[in-house]
Amino acid sequence: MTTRLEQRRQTEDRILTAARRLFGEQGFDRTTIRAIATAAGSDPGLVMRYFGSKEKLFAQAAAIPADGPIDGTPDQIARQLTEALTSKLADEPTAALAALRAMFSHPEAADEVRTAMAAQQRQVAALLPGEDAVLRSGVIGALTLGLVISRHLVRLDGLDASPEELMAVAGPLIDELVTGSRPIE
Amino acid sequence: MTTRLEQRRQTEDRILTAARRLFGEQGFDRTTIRAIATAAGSDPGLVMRYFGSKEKLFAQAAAIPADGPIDGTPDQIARQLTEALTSKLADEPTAALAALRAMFSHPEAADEVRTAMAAQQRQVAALLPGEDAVLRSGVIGALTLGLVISRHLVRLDGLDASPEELMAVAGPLIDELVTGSRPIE
DNA sequence: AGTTTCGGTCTACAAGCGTTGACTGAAACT
DNA sequence: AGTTTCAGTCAACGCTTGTAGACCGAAACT
Repeated sequence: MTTRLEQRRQTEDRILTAARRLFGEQGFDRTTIRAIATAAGSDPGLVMRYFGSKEKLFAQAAAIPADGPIDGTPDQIARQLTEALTSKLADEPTAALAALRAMFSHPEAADEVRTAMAAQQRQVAALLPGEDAVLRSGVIGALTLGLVISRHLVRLDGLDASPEELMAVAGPLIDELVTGSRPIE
Repeated sequence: MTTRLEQRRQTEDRILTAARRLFGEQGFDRTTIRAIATAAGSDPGLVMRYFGSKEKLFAQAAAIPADGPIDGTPDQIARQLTEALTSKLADEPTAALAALRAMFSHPEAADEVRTAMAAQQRQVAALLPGEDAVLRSGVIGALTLGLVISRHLVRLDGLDASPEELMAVAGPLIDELVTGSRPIE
């Protein structure tokens, strides 16, 4: 037996799940309210009534969960960054993927991603030694973005290895960016 | 005095330039034939007659110019990759930017980019030492993609430095990926 | 000079979109 | 039992889009 409140939550949940998947697969513009409703076994009118507009539905579906705070010595920072990146390479965070894919054609999604990344970059930059801390934390962000996009969105050749294999190559790069050390010639 | 052939070429050129700019700024779906025509001081019907369809116009506007071949010793490879990346960070290659922005919502554009990158990755992987050459060349691709996207498309914080400053940080990473050396502890 | 070609403009159409509002039936309340 | 609420359905709207085709006028040819 299902109460009305349960029913409503279940339907909202099915819609949100379908929206995340479709936004993540096709981006904002190519995903239609009609397609979301169909995928959720529901109806376009209902989607509108529950979420107000396509824009608001997207905002709810593509909210990026914040990473934990970054803190400690450079060594600890490097480990935290590595762990965060590993988990992003491991599973496919559908909400973040929707935001990532949409950011290139949807300015609001771009703001969402930029804000989420800027927060982490500021934390890191404040703790790093050296004059070019801001620049280095920016490159860390670019490397992170590049790896996640290349693996999940573009499916670049050679990036389909296990997260551990990937991090065996990318981990030292992060260490180097954090500590500012130079590679052996 | 302008002959008809000149006139036609000029018009086609204005359309193509406007198309590149708009596709690069807004992506494929949000750029309309009407907007391109207006920006080029022309007419939607003409755009269709000259280029056949929006799809074909995009294919012409977003064709990625191939990089030069990569060859030589690991040291030489690193230098060639660094130079290629520097130039991509310096100016804004509007055609490639259009393809890059569109690739996230337009599967054909994604193929275009993936193909262009795979070609370079294969060249690099074949010349690198070590078992994980394919993986390392993939990470080089991801780093390149991440830097270009972060700078030109996302405008990430801290990435608005000069290409030289950026490469002072990113260059050693490429060296490390190419040579397989480990950073100093 | 007369005819053909063709660059350019304008109008129209069919399809797909987000969104709205009326309607139905069953659960929830009094 | 009677009334209210609300999840779900359906049909329609206004708008924008890519695209097609008719039309005009000047350059190019004979």
